[in-house]
Amino acid sequence: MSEVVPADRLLDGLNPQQREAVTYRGPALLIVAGAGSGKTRVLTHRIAGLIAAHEAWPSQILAITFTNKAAAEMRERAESLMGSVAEGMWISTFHSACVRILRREAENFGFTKNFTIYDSHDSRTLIKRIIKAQEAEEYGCSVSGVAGRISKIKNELADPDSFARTVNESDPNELAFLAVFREYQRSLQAANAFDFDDLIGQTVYLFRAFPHVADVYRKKFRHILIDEYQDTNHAQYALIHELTRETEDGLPGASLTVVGDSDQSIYSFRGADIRNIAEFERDFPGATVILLEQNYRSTQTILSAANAVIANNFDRKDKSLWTDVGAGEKIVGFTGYSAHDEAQFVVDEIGALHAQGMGYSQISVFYRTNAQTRALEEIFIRSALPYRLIGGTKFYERAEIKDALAYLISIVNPVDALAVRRILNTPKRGLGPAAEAQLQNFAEVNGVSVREALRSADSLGFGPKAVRAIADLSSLLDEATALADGGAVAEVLQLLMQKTGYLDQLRTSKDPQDEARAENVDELIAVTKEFAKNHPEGTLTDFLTEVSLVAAADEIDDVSGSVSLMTMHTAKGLEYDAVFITGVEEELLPHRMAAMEPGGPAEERRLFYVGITRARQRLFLSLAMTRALFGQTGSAAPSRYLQEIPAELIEWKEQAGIAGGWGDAPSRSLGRSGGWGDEGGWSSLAPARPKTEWANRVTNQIRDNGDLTLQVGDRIMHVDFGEGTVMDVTGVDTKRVAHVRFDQAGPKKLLIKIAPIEKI
DNA sequence: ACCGAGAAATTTTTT
DNA sequence: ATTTCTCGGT
Repeated sequence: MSEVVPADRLLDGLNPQQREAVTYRGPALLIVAGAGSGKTRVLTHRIAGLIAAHEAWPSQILAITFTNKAAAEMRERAESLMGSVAEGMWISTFHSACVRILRREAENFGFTKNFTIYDSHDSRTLIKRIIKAQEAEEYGCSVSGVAGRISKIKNELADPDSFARTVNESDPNELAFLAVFREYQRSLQAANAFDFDDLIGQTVYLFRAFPHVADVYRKKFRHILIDEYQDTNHAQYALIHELTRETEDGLPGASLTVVGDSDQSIYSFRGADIRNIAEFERDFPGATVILLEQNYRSTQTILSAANAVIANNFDRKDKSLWTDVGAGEKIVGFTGYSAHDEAQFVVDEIGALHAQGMGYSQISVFYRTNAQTRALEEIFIRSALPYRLIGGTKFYERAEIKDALAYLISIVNPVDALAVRRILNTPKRGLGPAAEAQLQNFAEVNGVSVREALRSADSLGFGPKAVRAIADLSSLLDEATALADGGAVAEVLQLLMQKTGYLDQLRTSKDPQDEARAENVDELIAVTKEFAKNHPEGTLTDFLTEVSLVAAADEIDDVSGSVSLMTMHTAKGLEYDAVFITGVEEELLPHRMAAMEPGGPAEERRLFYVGITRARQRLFLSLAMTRALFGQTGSAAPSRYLQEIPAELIEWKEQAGIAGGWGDAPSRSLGRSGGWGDEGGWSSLAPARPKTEWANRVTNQIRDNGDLTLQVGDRIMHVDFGEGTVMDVTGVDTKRVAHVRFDQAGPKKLLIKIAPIEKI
């Protein structure tokens, strides 16, 4: 750990605006921080300055970041500035901070401290059941529609009662929705559970309903700092207001510092309100605004492209990033025939960058939708490039992990009906829908939890087999509960996974996927052990909280030596030496769903802007002429945003490394004034070349060349690349990689086991 | 109660 | 294209 920085050196290396942002003192400060302008540095130095000057104790600091990773990073940086005193500070996401408060205060309003956190998946499961039970499909209630609507309502801090007052009573669809919403909220309360939106909303409710509780936190947090303020929604905004209010006994409100950039507001779909930042000065009288416009991240070329793009959003405050590091290299553009073609370009360029000495972990590939990962992954795997998917189908969303977690939840929060019902027949123990309904009914009639109902199995008229199964489950849960009292998270999970036979069932299953599922459960057990090591005092509830709140970006691990693949949303707040933005096409960026919404195209443009400004040295923009959607291949047109980048900043390579290609046709360059335009699309380009010549014919057969041995000098034939000579073989076992120089397509690296190759 | 086959729906972005 | 849902047979 580096040395503690003395207080009088905290301003070293900061520019005048940054210094002002670090040293300004007042009730409210808005730092308008352009991309890459060193805002994290400013925030940590500001905190360190407060503490060094004894203006605040660490425990009086509340810093809110967008992801847990950002929180961890900020904590680390703060510790390097001021040492271990940083430990007492609250640095976390909105959600984590609210959970911490709610666990302490839950008893005040009908919850217990072991409440469950329902993620969006859990919410949907619950909503689906309610819709079915109330037969609300007839009234236009779809699961996704209801879920989205409830989330929106909660983000506006309404509850079923206040919402009911706005409902048109003569509209049966509205009433059906209201009934579902009411039942959903009732179920959450009965299950001692909060959904993601409740974590914020109920904290606000708690503060408003119990001022003396709010005062505890108002007195505790004297300095509140919020990052990514442009992406706060109304509930978060209200929470900030509650926390910075004057206390009952007249202590003035805490000082508030917010950092944000309206050009990077990309979460309006989940209620983020750009007005929060636009109207900050009006909301917090006496506020000061400081602008950070000098960029320390990117080359001038990248910044010029970013500025040119974002300038097309008309209702923004004019702001222009600049740097003094020089122009750097041109942006590279590429148009592939298919998504696989595009992926091959990405892989080839990454290979070249790596050969020049750039580490894989300094390279990232962005896309608009998670569905785009398929083609990228296929080509990455074939090329044996180390990569990591960030986000997407997350570990904690896998069914087997949810099953295992449901067991743990049933231990700490036995009234959580969703969890108990999930484990009731997992693994299969002969308790199907009928048994479930009977237990549910018994629980409701007698006013007990489903967990309690399990204890009365023999009085419910089940057959002897079912009674036996229920009694076994019930006593196992009791045994695990007793063990959990000691806090042994890993032991509890292991006990449950073994005694239920869940792991054994997965291991002996004939479904080949179950092997991977068993490994995932083992991985979860490893996670619990790791957790116990890091948190010796950690309870089962602490563990469950942690896994409920992991964000996609939290998975990034800089030392892994892998290329990171992620959506542009996930990329917010990150930076890489080289960035690839893929799928820069109409219908995808802007996405077709956003193109029609008011403000949609502008938000998509901000998203593109966020993507561009993640790049330090090199930026690559790519697209494909055809792309599969729903398994159907359709044609795609270049994104309107591409044409907003001055043509001289981009060097286009339509088709890389294919023999007989357009290498000799630079006039077809797809710049702003290039080969497409008003008459539009690809019609003039696509027929120019027969499809068969493109390197996109990816076979979907799973190859297994496991026993194929190659030696330097061998000649091979590849399905896409034709003939080539093996130049080198590296790696061992299933990870053997052939370095091949293809006669036509140039040098490639191939994973021998699965590459579509044959020795000739 | 369980399992398989066929049908239907799905993909915007996320704490 | 893949995953989830539904239905009918065992």
